[in-house]
Amino acid sequence: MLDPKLLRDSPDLVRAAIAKKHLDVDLDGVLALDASWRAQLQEVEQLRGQQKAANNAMAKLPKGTPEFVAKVQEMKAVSAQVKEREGQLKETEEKWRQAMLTLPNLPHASVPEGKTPEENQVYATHGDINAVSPDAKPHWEIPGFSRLFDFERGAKVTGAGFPFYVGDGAKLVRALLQFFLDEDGKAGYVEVNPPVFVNAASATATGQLPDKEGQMYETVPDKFYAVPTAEVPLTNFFRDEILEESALPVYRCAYTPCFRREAGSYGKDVRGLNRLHQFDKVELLKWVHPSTSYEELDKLRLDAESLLQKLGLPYRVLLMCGGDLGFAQAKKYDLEVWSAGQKRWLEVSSCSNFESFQARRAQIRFRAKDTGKPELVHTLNGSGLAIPRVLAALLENNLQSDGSVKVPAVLVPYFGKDYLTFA
RNA sequence: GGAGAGGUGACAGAGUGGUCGAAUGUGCGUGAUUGGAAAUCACGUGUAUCCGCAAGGGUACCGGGGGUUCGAAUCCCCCCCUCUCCGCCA
Repeated sequence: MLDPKLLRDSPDLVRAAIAKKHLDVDLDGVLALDASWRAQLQEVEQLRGQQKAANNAMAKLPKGTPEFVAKVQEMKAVSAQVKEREGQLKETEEKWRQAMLTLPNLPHASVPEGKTPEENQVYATHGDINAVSPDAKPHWEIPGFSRLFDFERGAKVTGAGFPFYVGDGAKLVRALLQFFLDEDGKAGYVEVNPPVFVNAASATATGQLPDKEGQMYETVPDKFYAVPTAEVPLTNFFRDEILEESALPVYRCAYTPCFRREAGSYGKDVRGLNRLHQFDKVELLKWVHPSTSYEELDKLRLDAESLLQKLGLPYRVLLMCGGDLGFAQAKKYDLEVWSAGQKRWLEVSSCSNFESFQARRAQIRFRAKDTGKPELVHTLNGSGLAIPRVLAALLENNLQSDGSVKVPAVLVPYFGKDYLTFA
């Protein structure tokens, strides 16, 4: 959510932001609602003031005196009026709130112009994509793949997109998770093991609701949502809290399985490990002082990048253009790993600065030392990293001529041997 | 799941229809006292929102929502959470 004051004082800034993100939002409608909400609020407050003054006077009168009775009669009318106007105000306020939720976050000045994913800027490329085997094949075509990554039985037991990981497959997942968590820990992120179901208030605070309601799995009869990313429970950890300024920045990381319905995304790009309904991911999260958030974004991205570097995987960094930025983000980098068999880039991390956008919805603040007043923190998050696509790249890029897969040196202590075999 | 108790400011804890945004204590801040400290004393110490250039003023908030009433922290209804006991169980 945006600062309502910003909207009032500089509607043109918001208008420009909407244009840069290529969104279609009725800004004038929001402004009109804002004006009428404020007018109604003043009216109601004036009436309530009247009521309050009368109450104070009546408290001093002996009950049952003619004066008292007259006053009661008089205030009945005001009371009825308050009730009516209050009802209207509430209605307007709800409309206003809903309208405010349709306003996107402002993109940072450094975000490039552009509408489509093709216009994202290639910010950096690491590693040589030609150095990996030209004979590599898509991971699902590797002989024996389905023994370690059993989609068929997963589909039987649950549904499409819920594979079993078996033997060396399961072991490699565990090795990656533990490696990521250990590395993130060394980088200063405190490990958290959060709930994997959240309530509606949490999903709203991070922006999954109302926009992406159909993308989450819901439970019955308790209305919980299976987390689509650890970002949701993690960000909400400090919801409605005021932190000490000296506590900032806070770095946290968490592994959770992630659940996504991916409604409407069937078609290409969904083969093998590319897109699943349940997958494992380690998420990095930061709560920082507003003055440092862009510096922190760069550090966050580098933390995620270093994981790919240590695994020896070629990757590139994209700086997202305005049109591909996302509703809540002010600036975002995507990390894409090279998948030698599919000959394409796969997104494995998305590092974003939300500035105060999430913090305002979630009411996460800190007490500023100089003024003693609460201010909104800035929140950032990024994957560090999503497992299945890293796995896909590893299987494809490190495939040996004998059909085994060479395990990166950093993973050997976790995996226990140098090669993964499909036998 | 059943029975009971309870949710008040940073914390503890009063308050059972009106003068209560809320006693008191602790904590915290500023000052006095001291060579310095402790102790003591004085004053101050919530959040949000609206109006206003500002000074300042208004309104709301006692777990959440609804209701009764001229008036609700206080009464009624629903929900959430915590604690104790019982049951069940990894």
